[in-house]
Amino acid sequence: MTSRKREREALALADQLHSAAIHLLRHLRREDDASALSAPRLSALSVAVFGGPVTLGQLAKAEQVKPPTMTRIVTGLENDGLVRREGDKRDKRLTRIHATARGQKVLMAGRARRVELLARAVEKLGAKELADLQRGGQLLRELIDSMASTQ
Amino acid sequence: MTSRKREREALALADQLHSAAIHLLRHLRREDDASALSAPRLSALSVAVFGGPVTLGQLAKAEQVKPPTMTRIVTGLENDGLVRREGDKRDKRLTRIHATARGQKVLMAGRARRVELLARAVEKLGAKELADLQRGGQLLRELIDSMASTQ
DNA sequence: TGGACATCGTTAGCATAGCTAACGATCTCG
DNA sequence: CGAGATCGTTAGCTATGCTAACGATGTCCA
Repeated sequence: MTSRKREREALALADQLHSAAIHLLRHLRREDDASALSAPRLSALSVAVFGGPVTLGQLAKAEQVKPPTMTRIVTGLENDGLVRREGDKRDKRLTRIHATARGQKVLMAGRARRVELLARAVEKLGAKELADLQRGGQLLRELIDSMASTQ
Repeated sequence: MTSRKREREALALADQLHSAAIHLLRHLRREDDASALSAPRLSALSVAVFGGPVTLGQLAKAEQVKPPTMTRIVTGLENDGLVRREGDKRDKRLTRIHATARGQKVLMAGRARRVELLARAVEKLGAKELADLQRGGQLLRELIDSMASTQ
């Protein structure tokens, strides 16, 4: 019955979310000029810090990126002293990525700085709006996960 | 009183939205391998189509990008026959960007293809969830706009 | 009116991030 | 032991972002 309308709504919403994501990241990129920690590096470092020692392939998969791309991201992080490469004892093909102490510190600081502008905007919201946005964020996360598993 | 908690919540939410935006865009990028219309081009083309003839500088500002970057994006679109550069009669420093008929067609097709995966995931949501997500999207848009004006 | 300053878009040059193709090293399994 | 699979890297391409510098054009004031 209203499936056409439903389809239109879904497309419009998808479009809006897409556009919002683009503009959000463009804004936040500016915010860490000083930090020298780009979005992909921040995201990968986050996995290394919270996900424990992890292989490069796992990291690439987690970040939805091909191995050569992750090789370079990890090399960048390594040159900055934020992670360490270590060979696996058992399987010598594997490279395990460890976060250094400095990596952990920088992650926290960088994350905060990067999202600071957004966080300040969020703080201005009313309680109801905050709750609504939290709900939306949760739904968005689930949506993205469902896309990932479909793929 | 609960300002500390409030601050923590805002930071966590900002972080979640940041992460969601990164992963969403990484997913959608895959979806238009065939289209050869990247996110920045799609977004700029959209402004040209819906915003009428627009100068390069306006386009750069709208897309939160520096003029040299927009010069190249427009050059790419022009080489694909999607937009046309035209000099302004009055002020010869200005370059007006016009979308071509082909540009309009490709925009619609590209947008749909790019967000198709997301739209299909959205279609599976229940009515309540859809409404919540729409509300979240609206709030997110307002948040981003408020960040833009602050900057 | 003429010259100083401002504005616009481009070019040049650099860094990052994404990809595919190809390779060497290593592991696994028949 | 040898064939094939898996892992990470290298090489090389494209696109996007930036700053610095420049030429062309407008504007404004002395």
